[in-house]
Amino acid sequence: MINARHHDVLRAIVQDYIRTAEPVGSRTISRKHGFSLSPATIRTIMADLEELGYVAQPHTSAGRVPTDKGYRLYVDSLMDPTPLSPAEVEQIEHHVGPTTTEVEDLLKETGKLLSALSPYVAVALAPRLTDNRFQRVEFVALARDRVLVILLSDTGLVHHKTVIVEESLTQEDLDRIGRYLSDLLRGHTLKEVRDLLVSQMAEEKALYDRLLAQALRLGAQALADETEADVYVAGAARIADQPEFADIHKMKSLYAAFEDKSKLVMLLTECMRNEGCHIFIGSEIPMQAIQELSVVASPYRRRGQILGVVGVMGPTRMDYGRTLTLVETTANLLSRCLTEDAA
Amino acid sequence: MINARHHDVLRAIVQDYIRTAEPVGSRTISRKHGFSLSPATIRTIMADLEELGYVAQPHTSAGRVPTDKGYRLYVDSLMDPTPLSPAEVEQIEHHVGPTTTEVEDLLKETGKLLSALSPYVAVALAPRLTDNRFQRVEFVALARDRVLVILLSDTGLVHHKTVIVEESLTQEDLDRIGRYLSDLLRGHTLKEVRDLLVSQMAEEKALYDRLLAQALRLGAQALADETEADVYVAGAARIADQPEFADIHKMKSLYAAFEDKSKLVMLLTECMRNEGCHIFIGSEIPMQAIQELSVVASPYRRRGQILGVVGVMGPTRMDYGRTLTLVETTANLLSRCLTEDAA
DNA sequence: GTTAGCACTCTTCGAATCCGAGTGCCAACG
DNA sequence: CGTTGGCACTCGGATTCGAAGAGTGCTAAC
Repeated sequence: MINARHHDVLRAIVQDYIRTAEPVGSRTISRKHGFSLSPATIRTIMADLEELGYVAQPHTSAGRVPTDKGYRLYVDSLMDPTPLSPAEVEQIEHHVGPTTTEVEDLLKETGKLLSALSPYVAVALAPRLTDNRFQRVEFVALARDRVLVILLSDTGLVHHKTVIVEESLTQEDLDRIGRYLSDLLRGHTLKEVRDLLVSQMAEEKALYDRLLAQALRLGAQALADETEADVYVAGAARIADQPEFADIHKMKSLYAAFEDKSKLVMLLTECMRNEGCHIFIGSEIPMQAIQELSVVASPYRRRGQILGVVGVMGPTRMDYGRTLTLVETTANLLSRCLTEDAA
Repeated sequence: MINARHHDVLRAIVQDYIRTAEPVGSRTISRKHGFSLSPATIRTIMADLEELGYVAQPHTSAGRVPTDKGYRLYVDSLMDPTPLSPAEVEQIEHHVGPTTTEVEDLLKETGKLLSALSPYVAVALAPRLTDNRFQRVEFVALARDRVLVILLSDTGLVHHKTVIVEESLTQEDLDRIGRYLSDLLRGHTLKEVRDLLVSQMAEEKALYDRLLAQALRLGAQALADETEADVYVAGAARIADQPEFADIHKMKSLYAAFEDKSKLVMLLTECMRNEGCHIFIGSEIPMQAIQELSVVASPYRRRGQILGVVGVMGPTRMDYGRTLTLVETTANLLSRCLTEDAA
């Protein structure tokens, strides 16, 4: 049904279209891509590809444009990853270095880098506290009724939150509470910790140990908020360079989508499932607003544990070969950087 | 030279242009704005205004458009602030409430609100740590060579940073160092603290107290980074609704400007100088990329002390009367919310 | 000082037109 | 049978042209 020549033609169409953003005609294929076939023959092949849903015509008298299905086949079987130039690799190594010990800063830097090295929009999903294992909690008395809670995870993440207490506690009380809770909860994921605290509180309702009660209440409060994961978007303006988004309304809806962080979190969380680069093409994206885009994203790790995701978003007409290596290289370097840092 | 009638006509031009985004002709003024003058008379007045630089013509046979100078006069002398509807006030009070104790979250929420209640882009400048007075520092041992430093300001801001140390310190050492530094530095601004630490270190170069040396070094490291103030931008996509930015290239450069946080920080920092709303109109903005915009921004305070700024950015053709009250109301409510919270 | 009239300018919009790119189909060829 | 050249056809994009409309400045009269 579909043979090697179909593959060759589809590859040529995709690559040409990625380069020019113009529908590809039979003559272009025949001439510029080293086929020893006449345009007429190419046309019959293209008609096959169209019938199978790999390419489409914007209008009757135009060339062919790959469909999402066409890109998918291309990405899965037809393309070869483009290696990065040594200069680019060096640039990545230079920017994604141990410049800072804060993951957030490192991610922002990585985002800027990705959007600088590609003409697309970079995204980075920050580590989610609730996925990590609890290591320690510290309390600091701020004011009469106010306590600063500092949560530390075993991967080195730090999260702080101010909570309000009814009765004032001395710093000594707080230190004791901190030690107690740290010992009680160490090693559990923060999700487990939350449940644990709630169940304990229910159990020991008529708790006679005032301090213990306070401890549980404090811990529960500190974890009460959703701790929605953060997403950083960098180079969003770059999307305006893509000819397919020259229309104001499309641009606007894309920007609006980039600002909808919670949806982006959901999308990128999908990419944390397993190792390696994930590619979503157009309608494959489970997010209405950006189904004209493709996403290439790869998880990053610290000591083997997946923390978050970095990647780029661009038009489906994306240079997948190059972007893939770019994102993978960056994610790996980021992982190395974070792991070394923690060593 | 310029009399009350000139003012009336300019006011009419500005208000009509703000509403319609179309150049305003003499007949429109004469008819719709209750002037008992014929278009011909209006024309002579408009010619005067043009000569004085308050209005301009896009092309010979078009109506008049206000210049930045015209808007300036309008804002300073001609407009009357539009009161908000009770429903809007209620909406503000509902959103800018004591939902959270973290300033960052509150600012993000405020930003969303401002961009929802106006067709413009909201900005919020977060409190800058270095402007605040030092209250306390806490150290937490993380790993062998790693210490978490937590800085508290007297206004209740919290900032944490991980620093790397050469020799491992016990938590007891760290507690002692923390108490020592807290006592030494309390009440100074963080800028002073930074200088103080450096000079102390230089002074006691051959310090025989190992712990004291460590203390100074730790403190200096924690303050080493620039602690660039954060800016939150909300509703950037809204700018696409403005007809003056229907052009892709303009949109792109605006979006790029919104991403350039450091420039925005500089701009908004200008607005922290003194109380009350600040209005920058077009070319008055000391920032090349967004000189087609206007900025309306107002500082917010905690217990009287100015912490940061909230505001909106929109086309120079902005509804200044309404925006002014909106931003001021929001900023005041934010101040009240922060101050109550700290009480 | 104000106004009506008028000639003039300049943009906007739609219709008509042309051009070129590309297709599908068909008949012929090796 | 696969391949190819030829050909009629389609359709979008650019260009041109003209009419319409909005608004101005000027001048003469009130």
